[in-house]
Amino acid sequence: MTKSDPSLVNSKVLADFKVGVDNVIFSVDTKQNRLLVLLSKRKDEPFSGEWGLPGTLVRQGESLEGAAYRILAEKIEAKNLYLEQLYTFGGPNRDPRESPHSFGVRYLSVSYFALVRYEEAQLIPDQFNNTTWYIIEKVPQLAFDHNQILEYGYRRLRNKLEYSPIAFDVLPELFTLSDLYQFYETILGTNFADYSNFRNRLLKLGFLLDTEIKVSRGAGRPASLYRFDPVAFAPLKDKPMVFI
Amino acid sequence: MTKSDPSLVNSKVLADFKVGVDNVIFSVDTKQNRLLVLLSKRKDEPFSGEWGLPGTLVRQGESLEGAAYRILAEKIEAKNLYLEQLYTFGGPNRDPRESPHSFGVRYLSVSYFALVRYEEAQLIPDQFNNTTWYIIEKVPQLAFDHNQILEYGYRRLRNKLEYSPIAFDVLPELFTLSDLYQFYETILGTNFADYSNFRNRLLKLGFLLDTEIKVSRGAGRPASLYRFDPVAFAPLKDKPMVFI
DNA sequence: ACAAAAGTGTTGGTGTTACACCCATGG
DNA sequence: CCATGGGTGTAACACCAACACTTTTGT
Repeated sequence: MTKSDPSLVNSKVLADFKVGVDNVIFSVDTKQNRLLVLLSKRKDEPFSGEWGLPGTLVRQGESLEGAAYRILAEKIEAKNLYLEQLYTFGGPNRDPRESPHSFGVRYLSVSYFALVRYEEAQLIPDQFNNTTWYIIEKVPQLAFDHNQILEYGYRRLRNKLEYSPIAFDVLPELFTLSDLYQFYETILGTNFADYSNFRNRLLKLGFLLDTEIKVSRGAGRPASLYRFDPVAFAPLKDKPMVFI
Repeated sequence: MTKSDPSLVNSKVLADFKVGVDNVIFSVDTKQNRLLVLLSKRKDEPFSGEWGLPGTLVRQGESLEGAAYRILAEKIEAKNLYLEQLYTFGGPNRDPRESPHSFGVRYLSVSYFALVRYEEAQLIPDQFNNTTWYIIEKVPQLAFDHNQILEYGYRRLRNKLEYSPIAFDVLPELFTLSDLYQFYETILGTNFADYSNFRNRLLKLGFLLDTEIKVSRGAGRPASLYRFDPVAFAPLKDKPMVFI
C-alpha cells in the first residue's frame, strides 16, 4: 500500500473503461488454398481510413460474446462458424483516445477468435466501412495493437486445429478426405503430415463416417464423401493431438 | 442495425465498465500432498463476509497484469511463481452492483491464473481481510461467479501441466524426481502415470540435469537432485504431452 | 536383516514414418 | 493407355504400459 506507484495519476483512483470487442475472423478459401482473415477499413477516429480487425464497443445490456456475434453479423452472413474468446488486451495507452495525462476513460479490448465457412460467408456491403478478406501473409500494418492480436489469434488457430474438431464446423456437411487434408494444409502449411498416414489415423479414430457416396473432381479416382460424427468424437475430447 | 434488441436499455448506448482482476492462485503443499487455492474473505459489499477469489479493481494507469501482480503482492510474499491471463467474464448482471434497470456501470472481471511455491508463499497478515489456503476439494460457495472462474482455472492448471514446464517455476531449484512426481500426482490425481515410466520418459527428453548430489529422506536409498534446463527444453515448446 | 525408497531392465504390444503399390476415372 | 488423384498395405522403427528386479539407505 505504501509502495510507490510510477503512474502519472493518483494510484488509488479507479480507472473507467470502455470495453471493445475485436474479432479475428478466419476462413479458408479451399479453392485457392488460402487462409484469409477479415479486415475492415476504419471510418472513425482514431486510425480513420486504416485497416483493423472488425470491432465494436460493448453496449449497455450486451454480453461480450453478444458483441462479438453482432460484429460478425454486421460484416458477413455466416451460418456455420466457430467462435471463442481469445484474450483481453488492456494495458494503458493502447488506444490514443486515452490522452497521456487524462483522468479519462481507458479502452480495453476483449478479442474473439472465429472461423467461418468461406463459401457461405457473404460480405455484407457497406457504403462506409470497407471490409475484405486478406491473405494472412499479406496483412498490412493495422490500427491499434491489432497486428499483435491477429498474431495471437493465428497461433490459437493452429493449436486449436490439432486437437479440436473445429474444421467440421466450417467444412461442408459432406466432404472428402482430401478436402479435409487440404484444409489442414492451408492452415498449417504444406507437408504438415503425410497424406496417407493422415487418412489412416483419422479413419482409425472412427468419428468419420463413410457415406459411400462418390464424387469425381476432374481426373482421377472418385473420392468417398465422409461425415463427422460428434458422438463418436466425444470420448476424444481433451485428448491431445488427435489430428496430427 | 435494425435488428431488435432484447435488452432493457437503449441498444445503441455504450456501456461503462469498471474492470476487476480476479486471481486463481494455486499452490501445492508437497508435504501433505494437497492442492491449495488462495481465497479471501470479502470485507466490502457486495458479498461482504463471504469467501471469494482475491481480486481488485483496476486503477488509473495500471495494466491488467499489473493489477494481478498487485493482488498477489498484497496477499502473499511470493518470489517464485507463474502467472498468465485466464479468461474474461463480462456478461451483464454478473455483479449485483449493476442494478437490473440502471444505466449505470457494468462490472467485468479479467481473471488471472497463478501458481506459486507454497513453502515460500508467506501469507501477509491483514486485520480486515481474512486470507487462507483452501484445499481444492473443500472450497465453499464463493461470491459472484467465482466458483465458475475457479473451475476454469483448475482445468487450465491440469492442462497446462501436461505440456508446459510450469512445475519448475514453483519447485525448488534442485529437486528429486520423486518430488516432481508427487507434484504432478497431487494436481492430476494419484496414478496419473507409472512412476518408473514417468522417470524414464522425462530423463530421455534430456532437460533434467542430474547434479549427482544425493539427499536422503528418511529410510530408503538416497535420491539424486535434478535441475531443470530451460535451454534444453526450448525445442520441446509447443510439442504436446511432454510430461504425461 | 528387513523395510523403504530410488533407480534399472524386460517384454509385449501399439503407434508412427516413410514409402511402395493398387484402383478408378478423365482425357 | 497414361496421367491423375484416391485409396491400401507394409517393414522398420520408436514408443509405451506394466511389472519385475536391483541398489542403497535407515532402523
